[in-house]
Amino acid sequence: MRNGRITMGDVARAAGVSPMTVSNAYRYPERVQDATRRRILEVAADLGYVPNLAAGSLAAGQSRVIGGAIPSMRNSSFYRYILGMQHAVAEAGYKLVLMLAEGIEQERQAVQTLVGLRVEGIVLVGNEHHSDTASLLSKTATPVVESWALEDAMDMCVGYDTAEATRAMVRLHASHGRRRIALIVYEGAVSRRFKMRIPAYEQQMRALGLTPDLVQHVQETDGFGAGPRALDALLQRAPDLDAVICPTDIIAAGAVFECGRRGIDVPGRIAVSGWGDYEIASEMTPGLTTIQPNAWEIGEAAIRMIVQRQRGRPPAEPATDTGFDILRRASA
Amino acid sequence: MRNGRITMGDVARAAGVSPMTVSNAYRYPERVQDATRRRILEVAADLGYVPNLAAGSLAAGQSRVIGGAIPSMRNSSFYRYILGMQHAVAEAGYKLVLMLAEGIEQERQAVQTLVGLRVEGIVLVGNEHHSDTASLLSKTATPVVESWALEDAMDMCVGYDTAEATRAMVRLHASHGRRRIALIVYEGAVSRRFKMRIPAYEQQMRALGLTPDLVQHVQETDGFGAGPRALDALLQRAPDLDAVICPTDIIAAGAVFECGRRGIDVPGRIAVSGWGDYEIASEMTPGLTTIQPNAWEIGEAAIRMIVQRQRGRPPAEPATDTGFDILRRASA
DNA sequence: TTTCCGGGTTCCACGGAAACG
DNA sequence: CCGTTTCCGTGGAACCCGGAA
Repeated sequence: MRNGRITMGDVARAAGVSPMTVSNAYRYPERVQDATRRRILEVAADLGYVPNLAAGSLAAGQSRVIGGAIPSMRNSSFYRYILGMQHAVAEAGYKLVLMLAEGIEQERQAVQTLVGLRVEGIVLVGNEHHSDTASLLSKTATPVVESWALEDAMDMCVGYDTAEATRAMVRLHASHGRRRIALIVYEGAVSRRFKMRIPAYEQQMRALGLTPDLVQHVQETDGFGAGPRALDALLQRAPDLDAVICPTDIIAAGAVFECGRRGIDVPGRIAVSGWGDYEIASEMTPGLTTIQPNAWEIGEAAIRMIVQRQRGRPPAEPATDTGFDILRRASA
Repeated sequence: MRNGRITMGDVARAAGVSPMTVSNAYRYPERVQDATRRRILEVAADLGYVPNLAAGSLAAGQSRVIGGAIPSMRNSSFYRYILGMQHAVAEAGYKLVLMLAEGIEQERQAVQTLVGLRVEGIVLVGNEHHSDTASLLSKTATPVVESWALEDAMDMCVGYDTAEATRAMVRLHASHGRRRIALIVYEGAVSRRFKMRIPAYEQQMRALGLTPDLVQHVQETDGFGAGPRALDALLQRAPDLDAVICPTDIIAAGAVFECGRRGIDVPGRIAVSGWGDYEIASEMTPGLTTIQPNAWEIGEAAIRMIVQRQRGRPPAEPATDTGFDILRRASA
């Protein structure tokens, strides 16, 4: 008990058993008599003992921990995603530790730490990473799931087809007679995740005989404020604009609020659609028509893929498509 | 290199030095010649080696990791809080790992895991915890900061005076001639954090000669939807309601949207104030008057308190008040 | 129950090179 | 000029806590 830390040996001594019995009491409860086990746990609680996961993982070669590097925790869609992961780890008897990773450099550091912790698997978001990240993960043979993406996976991935979602949204607007349909995308650190929407937009617009000339970029860091700015830019480029496909519900909400200030009727003059089914989408007026991405399922599937891999199951599908829905509300 | 894992010894062999030199190259770069060190790191990168933090923390008795048990990641106020923590850990050369802890039972498990990981400090939210959590932390002598709270701390705490903020908001409404001022509070898992606003409301109302009879409870899990419900309940109780103090901007936004639907003028007939300065507060119309809690500073201070404790500094103040501001916008 | 082992760190001893008398 | 002191980079041994046989 030097340096004040309680060890398994201390617990063993206090409970009058051998250290091995204490270890068994935790890892293989059925190997230890009920009464003995209860006494051990009681003594441990008394002493404030918690098994040292570091020592355990070192000795056993497994940590029962899965790590996630999450780029942003600012919206409710990601929140549902994290809840899905949490559900799946609890079910499998694992623990989930999260690290904040804004941008590929922070992600690289987070992955480095998680690998250092010898987690049994890592969940990333998107498929845009630092080159070191990929090489480190492959060299250490750490199971990785790239979530919210279905292409170019280094290992496994789970998400939905954003190109198809883009096309579906274009078709929805067109089916309501809209012809001057704009697409807003983010630029900056997360650009790649959004850029693939552009060719899908162009292709679908052309297929419908429309001109795909209204692609507008906004900064990802701008939050709500980007909505008004993007709308302003689009209206200057195309006063006859009649539909806007936004990259998130946040942008869409900002755009709708701006329309309110300018006296532009939504959806009368301009239809606005969001993306992500954030909480605000159902609560504001008009309600936002949006893409609903099954965030919870993405999180759950990401964890399950790692757990299955660890259990030696046939690597299953390396890619899981969780699909999406279009939620129709008043804004489009 | 059995079981495919690269160890420090493997790197040492490949670089033609002893394992000790590799260890030094990572932990005390200045002890190793520049050329040697560069060669070692190069070989390590080549092999995909990352020092095993578990082994390191076991041997060194310190992990350079701080853990956070976060109850919710669904709003932008918490997001800024996490960014503040991230900033402070980076500055101090620590790592931050987060675990989701919705409610005191999940928090207990998260704390158990973090203690098992032998993190050097733990950040919690609020001062409402499972009794096991407190006893475990005190018995293991793990530094703890309870953030977003200034009272009843088990160890250290950082936050602002919510009672004073409540009183200030009551005074603001009253100074605009409002007399039928309502207070909405959450009930459920986080209730304690909000309940202390009630006596502050009552006290300030009485001091102003007003009747503090309009306290309304809502479920914390309801998100935006709780706003309309609470407003409805209040209007039934008091048709002459003229001001509402909401527990979050989300509730406030929901209430304002509901007023819009009902044709109630905000702030003409009813003034609405929020709490937390979420992104939506500045972007919606009317903009929300709200309490701005310095979320970033709370996160930063929480980490700094732990780091200072670890560095053996005089325990500084056990409580840090980060203050708050009232942001005046159009809604009140 | 005992013993050994996992991967790394602390502490200290060692040895070569530069600086000094 | 050579022997000695000092400095600094490097390596050896014991040990951290818990798991498996």
